[in-house]
Amino acid sequence: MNDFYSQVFDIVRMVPKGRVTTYGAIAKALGSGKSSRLVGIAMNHSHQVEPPVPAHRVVNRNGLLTGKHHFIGALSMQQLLDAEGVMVIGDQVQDFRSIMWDPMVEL
DNA sequence: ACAGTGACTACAT
DNA sequence: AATGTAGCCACTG
Repeated sequence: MNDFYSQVFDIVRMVPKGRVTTYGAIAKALGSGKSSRLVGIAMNHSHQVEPPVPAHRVVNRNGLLTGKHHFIGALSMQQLLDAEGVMVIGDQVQDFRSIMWDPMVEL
């Protein structure tokens, strides 16, 4: 797949460890700021692509782990984030505003 | 080719 | 402040 999905995957793979980004930010970076849903759908396919995509670093604009149920893996999405230094309580990323990584700004 | 769908957001009640 | 509704666009059957 070399289209929208791949673009999303590439950006997500660029997210630095210990930081997170949002669907909207990625969508905007791709040019279609209103395709945030597509980003989510792309992530849904991310488990079957190579190399793997750190989908756990992508949350909604509130820093909420909305996709934790779709996440496939032995460890929970929250556990993975915590292991990278991101504090997560419940489904909410703590200090989300500080660790938010915006591809538009950072690139 | 058409309609349904979704890991989202923004606006309106 | 908290729900509800409505755009949004690429992908799939």
